[in-house]
Amino acid sequence: MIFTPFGYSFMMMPMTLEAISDPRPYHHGDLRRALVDAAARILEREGPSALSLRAVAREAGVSPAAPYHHFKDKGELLDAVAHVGWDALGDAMNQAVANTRDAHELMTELGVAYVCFSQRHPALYRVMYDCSRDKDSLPEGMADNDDSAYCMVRETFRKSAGPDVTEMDVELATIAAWCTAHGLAEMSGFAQFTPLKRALGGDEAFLRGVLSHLGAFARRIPPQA
Amino acid sequence: MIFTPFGYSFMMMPMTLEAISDPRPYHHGDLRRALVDAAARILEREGPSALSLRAVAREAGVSPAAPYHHFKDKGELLDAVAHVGWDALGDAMNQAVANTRDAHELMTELGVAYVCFSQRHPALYRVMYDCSRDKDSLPEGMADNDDSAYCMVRETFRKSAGPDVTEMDVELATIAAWCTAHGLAEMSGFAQFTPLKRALGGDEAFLRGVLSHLGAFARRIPPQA
DNA sequence: GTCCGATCTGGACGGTGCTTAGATAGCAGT
DNA sequence: ACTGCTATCTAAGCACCGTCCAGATCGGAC
Repeated sequence: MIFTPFGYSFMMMPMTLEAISDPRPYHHGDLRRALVDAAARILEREGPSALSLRAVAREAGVSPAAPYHHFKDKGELLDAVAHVGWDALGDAMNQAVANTRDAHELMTELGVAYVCFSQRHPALYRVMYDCSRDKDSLPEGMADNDDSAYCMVRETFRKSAGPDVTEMDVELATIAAWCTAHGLAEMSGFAQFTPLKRALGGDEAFLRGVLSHLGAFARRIPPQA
Repeated sequence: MIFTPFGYSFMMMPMTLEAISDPRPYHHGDLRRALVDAAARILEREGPSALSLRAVAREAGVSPAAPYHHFKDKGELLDAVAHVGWDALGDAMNQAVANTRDAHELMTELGVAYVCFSQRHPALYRVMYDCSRDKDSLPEGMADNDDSAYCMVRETFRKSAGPDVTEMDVELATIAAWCTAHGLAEMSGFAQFTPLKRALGGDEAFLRGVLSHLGAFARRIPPQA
């Protein structure tokens, strides 16, 4: 009998977020990238609970076993998806910094960009943290890489701080701000949390207020007027 | 042939956390309660990823289908586990308030109790939020029940505030503090997040510093000296 | 043109949440 | 004490999941 090789569709779907990966075309074209894109698409369409490896393969038009030639297991695929997310978040935060003149506003704008990103891509945001939850490694954006999102916040903070601010002050203030932004991001995922919804609705005054005030945690940095 | 009814063990295991439920003994004794306890035990022993309905049934010594006579589905069992968790958290926070004299310290102590609870029961803490994540309902502790943990914080905050603090000030400060505590709780789950580990290690000075300062978010409340 | 290794498929294994049919145990009424 | 009735529980099975494996196919090197 004839082995019909491709009952699966090979359509390349449009990407919703930039996917980075070595473009190594082969039988499929670039299945690795196609899988990450498919995962991101499912994530945004149906949420994290629908993100099964088989569903991703289905979405990409390949057999359920195909992903295993590009990723060790499901976790590694999620890592790749998370990588895309952290890149996109980094871009958003960089843009926020680029548009800001006042040094004291930098931290605030970074936080606003962070929380807004989490609200634009809630499912992706969850994956970015969850995929590292059961491993001993940190999420990519929290590493001590010097180009991680966390370090970006810390360095921005350090630059905008007064001359007599200690290393410890900067570190602690960064942690406080990061955790607060993360908390706001997570909590704003609960649609029924009306007090927060009300506070975040309309402009970003509340968000700016909290974050700007947190910037003053390292005491020597005066809070914004 | 003979139907051998019970190849399962009926041992009652010791409880790790208080479980509340109507004691309605029947064939098993009180299977509903036994299931919640079994779930809590698995959670603490193997973490959230090991918490399958079948594993819970196994742990409780009953067949995989037995839980469905006490819970509509897995989500409802998780709700019951989360309920236990929120109760325990509420107790911890109440105790923190009881031990505190100074009105200005109340908020801080509540936050410390909150974060410490999340560190003592990290898996349970995750379930407390995750089991409401894909529903339109809020986690129990965040409801507007007047006896939820969130409302407890808000009311404590209101009482310790000056006379000219607006309703909005209280609400916003509560949100900020709650989200920060949650962020710290989640982030401290990453063992490799060394800056936070260092900050939280030893005493609770950092925790107190952040939370106390956040209390000043509503401007009219002076931060602690 | 032949071979090799990278890629992909079909099929299988054990696990999961959940449903259904049927067996068992306690309780109420007579 | 006998007869239901109902709550409780089991066994078996469904579709789905993550993962592995033997084998078919393809692209490129020789």
